[in-house]
Order: sequence, then C-alpha cells, then structure tokens
Amino acid sequence: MSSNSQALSHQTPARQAADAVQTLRWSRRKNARPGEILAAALDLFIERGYANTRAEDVAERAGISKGTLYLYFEHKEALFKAVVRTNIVPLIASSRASLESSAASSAEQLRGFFNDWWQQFGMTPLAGILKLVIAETANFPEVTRFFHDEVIEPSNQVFASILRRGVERGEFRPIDVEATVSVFTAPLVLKAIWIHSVQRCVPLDPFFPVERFLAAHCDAALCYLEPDSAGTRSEGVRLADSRKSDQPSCSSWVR
Amino acid sequence: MSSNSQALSHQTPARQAADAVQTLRWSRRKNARPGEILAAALDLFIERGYANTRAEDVAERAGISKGTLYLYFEHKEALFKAVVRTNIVPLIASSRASLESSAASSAEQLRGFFNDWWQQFGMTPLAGILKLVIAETANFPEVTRFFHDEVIEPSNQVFASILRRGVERGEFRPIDVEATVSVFTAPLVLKAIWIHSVQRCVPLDPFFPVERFLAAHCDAALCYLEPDSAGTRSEGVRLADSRKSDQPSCSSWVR
DNA sequence: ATAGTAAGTGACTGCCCAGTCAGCAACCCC
DNA sequence: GGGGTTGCTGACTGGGCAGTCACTTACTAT
Repeated sequence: MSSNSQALSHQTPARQAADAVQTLRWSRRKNARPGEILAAALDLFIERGYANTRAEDVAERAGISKGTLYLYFEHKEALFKAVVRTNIVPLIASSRASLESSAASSAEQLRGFFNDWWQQFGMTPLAGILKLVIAETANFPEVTRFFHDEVIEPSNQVFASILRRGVERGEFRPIDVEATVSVFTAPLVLKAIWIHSVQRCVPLDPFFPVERFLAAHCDAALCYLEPDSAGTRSEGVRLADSRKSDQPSCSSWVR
Repeated sequence: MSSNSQALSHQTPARQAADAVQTLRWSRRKNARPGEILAAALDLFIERGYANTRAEDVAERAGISKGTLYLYFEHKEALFKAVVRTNIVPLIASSRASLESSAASSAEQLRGFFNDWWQQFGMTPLAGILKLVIAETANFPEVTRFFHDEVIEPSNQVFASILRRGVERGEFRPIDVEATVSVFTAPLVLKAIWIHSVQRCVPLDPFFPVERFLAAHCDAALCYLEPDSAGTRSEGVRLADSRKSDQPSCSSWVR
C-alpha cells in the first residue's frame, strides 16, 4: 500500500497495488529472509518432495526471486539440510532431556515416548520430511546419512535407554533391546510415512481411526515387555522356541 | 567396426565380434522383446527408482534402442505397471490359495505368513518396488492406487483372515483385527523399505542380523495374540485401560 | 531375384529446471 | 543530494531426459 512517489495523491487503486508489489519486491530484509525461506521450503518439501520442489517455487512462496534464494543458500541441498537442522534435530535433544529428568515408571516412560513421538512428529507435517528422506535416498545419500546420524539413531537410542532401564529395574522382562526397538518403532514410523504417501492416493477408512492403531500398538508393546507372565512366553531370542517345544521357533524358521 | 560383406572369410576376431554386435543389434525378435524389456526395467527400477531410470538405460540393458522400447510400451508408466503386474500381483494369489487349503494351527499359519512374506518378497529385490511406490507416490498417484488395490489391501486381507480364524477357534484372544494387522505388518514392511533406502547409505550393524529382528517380531505378535494370560492384559481396545486403573491407557492418552 | 512389410534405430525436438550474473534499487553516510 | 554499498532481480545458460519419426535393415512372399 505504499508508493515510490508518495507525493502523488491521484493514483488509481490498481497503481497503488502495483506499487505495493513493487515495493515489497525490492524490500531489503536481510535478517528475516533465511527464516522465511526455510519456512517456505519446509512447506513445499513436505507438500511435493525434494525433486519436485523447484527453487523458483520456494522463492515465490518466500516472497523473493530465485536469485535471492541462492544468495542465502548455496545449493538446493544446503537448503534441505538447513530445513532438517532447524525443524527436526531439536526435537531429539528435547526428548532425551525430558526423559533424563523423569522418575516415572518404565511403562509410563514408554507410553510417554510413543505419545510424544506421535504428537510432536508423526502426526505433524514434519513427518513428511521422514518420508522424503526415505523416498529420495538415491539422489541424496549424504542427506540420508545425516538424517540417520542426527535423527534416527539418536531417537532409537532414547527408546533403547527406556527399555534398558525397565529391564534393569525389573519392570520389563529381559529382551533383545535392539530388536525390540526395531520392531516397536516400526509401526509408528511406517504409519507416519504412510500418511504422506499411500494415504494421499487412497481415502482413509473412516472406521479405522488412527487411535485404534495407536492403542493396539501400545498394548502390544507393553504386553510383550510385561514381566509377570514370564512362564508362558519366551525370554528373548535365545529362548525363542521354549514356548512350544514341538514347533519351530521364529528364530529357526527364518532361513 | 562392422562389415556388410559377410562373404569375406579372412575377418579378424575383432571384426567378427563387431559383426556379432551388429547382427544382434538388428535382430528381429518380436516375441522375446517384452519379457526382456520387463526384466531390464525391473532391475533398473529397483536399482535406481522410477524417475532416475532413463528409458535409454532400460533399452540398453534389454539390448535394444530407445525407439524399440516405445514400440512395445506406450509410456514409461505403462512399462512400470506391466512390471508390477508381472512380478508382484501373482504372489498375492498364491499366498491366499495356499492358506485356504491349510489345516495348521493359527500360530503356525501366522508364522508361515510372516516367513513367506519375508522370504518371497521382503528379502528379495522385489521389495524395492514397494519402496519405489512409497517414494514416488507424488509423481504417480494412480500407480500407488493400483498397487494398494492389487497388492497391499489383498495382502492385509490374507493376514486379517488368519487372525479372525484364530480368534474364532480360540487360538488367539479377542483383538482389534484391523489394528493388529496394521501394527504387525509394519515391522516387516518397514524393514523391507529400509533395506532399499537408508540401508544403502548407512552400513548395516553386523551384530544386529535380520534374524534377531524377525524373531522378536514373531515373538511379539504371538505374545500379543496368546489367549492364556488374558487376566494380565487388556482385551482389545475397549478395555485398554483395564491394565492399570490409575494410569492413562494408550487409548486415552492419544488425543 | 525383388518388392513389400514389419522390426529396429538414434538423432532430434521440446520441455524442464538448477544455478549464474549483469544490472537495478533501496538504504546509508557524508 | 549524491555517491557508495549491499540486497535483490529475472533473463539466460547448460544439461538432462521423455517421447518422436524419418530412415535402415531383416525377413517374406511371389
């Protein structure tokens, strides 16, 4: 709504609008740009994936030209890494910190971990970044490595530490910690990926709300970890075939 | 490098080889082409993904030129659909058929399902197609829909039918079948996807072989389904908070 | 033999997009 | 108010690739 030639009072509305665009276009806002660009890039990467997001589109959404984008970020790839660093990496540290000061029971911690993971990441648009990393690994191996080292592995370690603490305190039965982490993160991770891939093409069944899924997942995990009924189930993989002695165990039928 | 005048008998070996190439190049093999093209395309799609596989590369691997490829398949997309139809769709039907004639216990059927899924699909290169579908949904929504309808949904139905039979026969406790399918297919599906994405960039931990994962997965599923210790766990989602009355249940903490 | 036809070829067209750079405009300082 | 600095612009370049088509070659029918 401003003008280069503010002395003129007889401008048409259209002229004023054009001037506003022109003014906005050339406005010099060095400090605000990076944040605005990152926000625009986050939206578009999630919406369209990496390869399908054009530098020009990010620039347009951030209210700048393509040239300006490259003033602030060397590559498209640098832009993507910055998006991950800004939006996802901090979540992990906060999760770890809150658990380190927790005195809750291990079952409660586990529920809390699943809950937080879903509420703060899985169900948010951020999960689109996870899907994107999986999807575009081939174009982009070092970003996948980066994401693995900075996000996936630390997150697994937090989960593993909950399990170890639970086993030590006798609140969980002895288990193969790494395998259990892998098995019980998978449903959440896959659901998050699903929402940003298959779910976009196939309408969600309204009679199968995500809550039923989350409840079953949590029940299954706690059921598997519960120490009470130790007599009726195997204790970790070494005793996997103790359940039913006349049948092959899961460990043996594989390969 | 080549010669049109095959009457000459004093050709060098190199000359003969060049002629062989030339002859192969123009050989007319209408019936053999589609199969060879599909095989080449399967390999390359798995190896590089859809977008990164160039029509020219498929042609080269199939021993033809790009023009010939388009003689047999209208689009790159038609080629991809043909690959899925040829290589994956038949697996589902065979799985369903073998279960329909099975008299095994439900636990055995479940183990068999997991085993077959992994051996015949998850651990094979075919799983690369699953990853590809997830990855390239955006470019390709109708193929995702096709894959969902022809592969994912039928496969889930097979799993669900095992669970329902188990519950009916009292071999499994009452559960939320859909949710359980979702939770316990996820680890296998995600592991398969993982192998074709993150695993390619991050070296696999040699101390965590896939067998430990598969064993824990199978144990966890059977533990969750076991009817014996019904008193110590919730029965399906409706009773999810019966486990510990003073704590929020999984069902309640999720929104 | 030879003409006809069908399979096969690869240079070419058209489109897309990441990244560049010469010039333009705002802002600041004197 | 004007000259210097720096943020900003968008037309342009270079490279890649899906899909086309005029041409070449093999095979066949007569």
